[in-house]
Amino acid sequence: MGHSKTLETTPLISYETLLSHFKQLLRSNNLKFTKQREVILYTLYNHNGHFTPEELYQLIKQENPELNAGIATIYRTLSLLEGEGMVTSISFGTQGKRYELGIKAHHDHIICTKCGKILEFFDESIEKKQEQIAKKLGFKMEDHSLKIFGVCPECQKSSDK
Amino acid sequence: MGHSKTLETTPLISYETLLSHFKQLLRSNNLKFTKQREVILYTLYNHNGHFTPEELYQLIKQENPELNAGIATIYRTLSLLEGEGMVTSISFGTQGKRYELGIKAHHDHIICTKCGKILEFFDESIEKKQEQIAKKLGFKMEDHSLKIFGVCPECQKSSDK
DNA sequence: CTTATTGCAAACGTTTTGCACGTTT
DNA sequence: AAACGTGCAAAACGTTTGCAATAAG
Repeated sequence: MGHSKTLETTPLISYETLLSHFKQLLRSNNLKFTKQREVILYTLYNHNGHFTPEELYQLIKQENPELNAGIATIYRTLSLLEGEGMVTSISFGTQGKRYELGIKAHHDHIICTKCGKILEFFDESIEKKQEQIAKKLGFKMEDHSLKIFGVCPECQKSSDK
Repeated sequence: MGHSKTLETTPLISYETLLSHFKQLLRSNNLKFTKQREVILYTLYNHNGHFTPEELYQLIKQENPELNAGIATIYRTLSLLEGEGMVTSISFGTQGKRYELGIKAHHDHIICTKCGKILEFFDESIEKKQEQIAKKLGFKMEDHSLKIFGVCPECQKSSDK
């Protein structure tokens, strides 16, 4: 039976746990633990939301001016994190991808076409259905992405006047 | 109760009907009916599939060498058609959007992450669920997009060896 | 001391734009 | 004739890459 529920601020594992998981990952791939990588992870942990690399870059520049992290590093680290499954991305038309920490439970997105707000939800029955469909078509399912577009309550109100 | 079915080559309305619909749209917006616009519509009608602007550009160049249609026009026309709801787009990470004629019944996509193949499917119960979710969150739903990613049967085979 | 990572700037591929010219109405 | 559309080339955008200098193991 499918219940669908809304996820507001999704509870996370502790930062320590997350960090040591990251370190472990790096170690087992002969990669190095750098200040930049830590700050990127930390920033994603600390700010709930879906960020473009550029936004993340600005945020980090603002909060860690002394670090002087380049945007190339943001891109490289996001790819790394995504490749390791620690971060997930969601892509809108031409304007690039947005990233969020992937340690939450899997969920889908509903996006306001007026203000860009993103809410998250999860629906068991949709998840199940998707797996059935993939199987029926002979696909080995790896991932999926469901986005609903519409106008959020606030924007509906503000367009009344 | 939701049946989910696969759509192979989806039946279309006649080209005449489509064309006159397009002309009407243009007229009512004080836009002009040009050879380029017709050829773009016609090419989308005639070839089933999901095209990047570049692919469409090449295809048109090949089939209508005398027209000398520029890629800027392809972009402009695809935006126009999408804005009017005659064409829909589907976007993958960084590699841009793919467009298809939007006169088919609504459907979703399953995409092979190895070869890029796109299949279409439709599932009633998922559609319904989405509407319920939007309503519950107070959104006025406008659109949605569901993509399943996985490895298609052919690619599963070829990676066996 | 070795190897990976960084910032920078240049390169890249895709999409958009300004403009003079051409076409549709 | 007026207004819109076109091709072209340049610009803009997001993203990736080569490289010499730097930091981690």
